[in-house]
Amino acid sequence: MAKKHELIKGSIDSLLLCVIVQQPMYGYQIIKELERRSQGYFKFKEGTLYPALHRLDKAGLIRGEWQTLPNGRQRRYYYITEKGLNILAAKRGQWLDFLTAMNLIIQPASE
Amino acid sequence: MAKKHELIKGSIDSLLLCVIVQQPMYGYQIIKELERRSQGYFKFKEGTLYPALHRLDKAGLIRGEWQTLPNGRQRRYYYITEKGLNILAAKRGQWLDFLTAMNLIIQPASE
DNA sequence: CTATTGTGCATAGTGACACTAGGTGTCATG
DNA sequence: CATGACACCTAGTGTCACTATGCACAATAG
Repeated sequence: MAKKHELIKGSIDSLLLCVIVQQPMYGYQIIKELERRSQGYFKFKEGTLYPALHRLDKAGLIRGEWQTLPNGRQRRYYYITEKGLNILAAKRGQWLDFLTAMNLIIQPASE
Repeated sequence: MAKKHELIKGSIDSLLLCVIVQQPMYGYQIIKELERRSQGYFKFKEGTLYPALHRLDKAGLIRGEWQTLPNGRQRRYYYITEKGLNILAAKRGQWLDFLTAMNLIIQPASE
């Protein structure tokens, strides 16, 4: 039960690219940003986010760079790549297609 | 590659309930109906559909009944149950919530 | 001074689930 | 007689989000 979020599968990549494309971000910040912008709907845990970031990094869609803060701490900022931009555009299109198809089926028969 | 359909995960149950609620259907027909109504977007294979139907049946959301055609062939028609109706309503709500959240993130920053 | 909470990164294990690939059998068409 | 449509089914596989856990440091609370 309580598996309301099965829909999310397959959308995380797009979500991550969407926030990183606006400005480079580090993991923890991404979680907060997604929660903020979705008005609390998306609350990813680290165990979900970091593997996803690594996957995108490995795929060449984003690039992670360690940065040292003035206090000596380390953060890993992720930047979107050219390839990532292309994929993001494609994913936006896929999302629209999917959305359209879903709405054709799921909307209550309104006749 | 060619995994454009990762988004579909978690939506199949809703799709099946959506078509069965309008009229009882059998598996093969459901595939065709979903393809027709989505204008070709959803093309489920039997290996995807039948396990999903069995799952919904087991969960009590639909009920399958064998019917014998005049020519002696057998079809299994699925009917939605009371429980299925409730779940369908809930799933429609979840879909709207998800849709809203996704759009908040994914739409191009249009300011 | 210690405990908790927040920040920040990471991995291992699990379970759900759609997909591929295959199997059975009938019927109509070429 | 072979192909494709019809109609059902299952086993195996891979992906992926989630839970749980760990490390490390800072700030605040008690």
